[in-house]
Amino acid sequence: MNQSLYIHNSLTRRKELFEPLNPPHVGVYVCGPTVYGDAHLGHARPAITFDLLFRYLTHIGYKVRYVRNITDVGHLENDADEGEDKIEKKARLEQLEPMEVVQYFTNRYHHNMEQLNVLPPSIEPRASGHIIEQIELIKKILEAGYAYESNGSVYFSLDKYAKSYPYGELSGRVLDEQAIQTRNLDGQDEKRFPLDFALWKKAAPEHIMHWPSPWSEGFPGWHLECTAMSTKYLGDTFDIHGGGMDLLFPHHECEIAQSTASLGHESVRYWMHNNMITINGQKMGKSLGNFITLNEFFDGSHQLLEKAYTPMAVRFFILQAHYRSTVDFSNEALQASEKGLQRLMSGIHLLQKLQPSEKSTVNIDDMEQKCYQAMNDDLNSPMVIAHLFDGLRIINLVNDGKETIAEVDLQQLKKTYHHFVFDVLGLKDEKQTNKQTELINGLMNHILQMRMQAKANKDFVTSDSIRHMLNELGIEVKDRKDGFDWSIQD
RNA sequence: GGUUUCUUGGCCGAGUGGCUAGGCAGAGGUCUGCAAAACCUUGUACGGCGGUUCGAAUCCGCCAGAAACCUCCA
Repeated sequence: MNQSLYIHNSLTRRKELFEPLNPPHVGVYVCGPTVYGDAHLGHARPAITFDLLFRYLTHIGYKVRYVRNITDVGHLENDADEGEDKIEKKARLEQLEPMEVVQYFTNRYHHNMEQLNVLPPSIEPRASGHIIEQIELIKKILEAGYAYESNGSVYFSLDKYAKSYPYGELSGRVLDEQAIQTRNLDGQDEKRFPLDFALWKKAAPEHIMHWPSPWSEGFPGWHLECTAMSTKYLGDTFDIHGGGMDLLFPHHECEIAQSTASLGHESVRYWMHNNMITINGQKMGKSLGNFITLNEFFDGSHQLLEKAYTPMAVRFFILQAHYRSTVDFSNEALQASEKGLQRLMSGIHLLQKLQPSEKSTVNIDDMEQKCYQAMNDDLNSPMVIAHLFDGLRIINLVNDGKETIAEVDLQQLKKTYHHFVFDVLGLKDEKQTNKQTELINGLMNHILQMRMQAKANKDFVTSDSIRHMLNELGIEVKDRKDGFDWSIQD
């Protein structure tokens, strides 16, 4: 709070002090999913990364407008300008309306996000709902002279653009001089220059999704939607644009070109990119066929999974790595996260029961500070988690009576855990408390009190038979020095 | 081939020019009628070879290996 947030800007490749354009307002745009299939573990990464950003910015007092789009048109299968639209293909295969496909997978995506405790964005625009804005944007680029019409389609003129503005800064790519000067020998091609990308495509007769435009009945290019929608909702210049690293090129490079060509300046002040999730060292991706959907994680149905993993275990697993590192999936790593999370949560339960003393023998003053420092250092969630585990030791030592904590420190400790575990990291306690569980808790309390009584009377036959009976029901009983714990076995 | 990046202890995974990351597993201990759990303690690692430096795992160079992007993919 009293320090400044630094974030890594992909454009400059260094950490920069984050200074919003119009404080306390912050505008964030993140590339969302193309909804033609279930979300997999890879989709969880940007969702959680930018959820962390959203939560943290909000926590430190900014008013954040978080825009995350749904791509429901224009994302073609092949290179930027060829092949079938992904949504259409799915619709054709399933004999559904394209919008049925979109709605179905959007609903499922939302459900997965809710399970992962990913907050909904402030605005979730769809590409198909912004055709007019995209057409207007194309007009502007045409007026500026950086696009041309060809047989009903409109292409971005990259060679011309590259002569006026630097191109390739984000991805570190340089347009090859020779490639620019070489005429494309293929006369059939509508493009003047091979790297030109489509802004508008004339629809083939069998194409289902198409809209009228000044150039043809057709549909917008994929890169266009993000430029049109981000500037519509966040302004011609806005603070943060995020997405997966695989979108750096060409998608985000094209976005920069589009907004610069139409406005004369770049729109985005800070670019942030999350790294990939790998499986056996290789990117988890649809084209590689090695992805595991979130639903499969949650029910354990994928053959690579040894068991089901809860949404919070998946979230914690992702947060235990820094967002710009690759993270390799394995059952071992996930189970380690699962156990660590359980320990963290039981520590937090314990924290609520701690009794304050006259004075503290523990120093927790700097723990809160360290957590903020870690977050301020480019959202270093693994470091925050490490500090939270350090704090667990304090909690346990106080609980064991080996250390004491004063009321004021106890309150601060509780506040710190609440802020970072629940508000910022967005973890939640998966043991739900509803009427049913309250009832069970009450019953268990009575039963185990009776068992305690039996134990106190050295009536171990009774106490063991109660424990045995509960075990039969799948309830594990753990004796403690001054009481008991119990848990329902999975 | 080009662009970008990575290589840390049994596994995962932070970080830094000199001071213990953390988690999981393992080991020892405490507690305990038994059991289980829990808790406490414990690890001195940084791909190889050079260089800069009083000092580098951290900076530079070379080598080896890996990945992502260069076609759609978060």
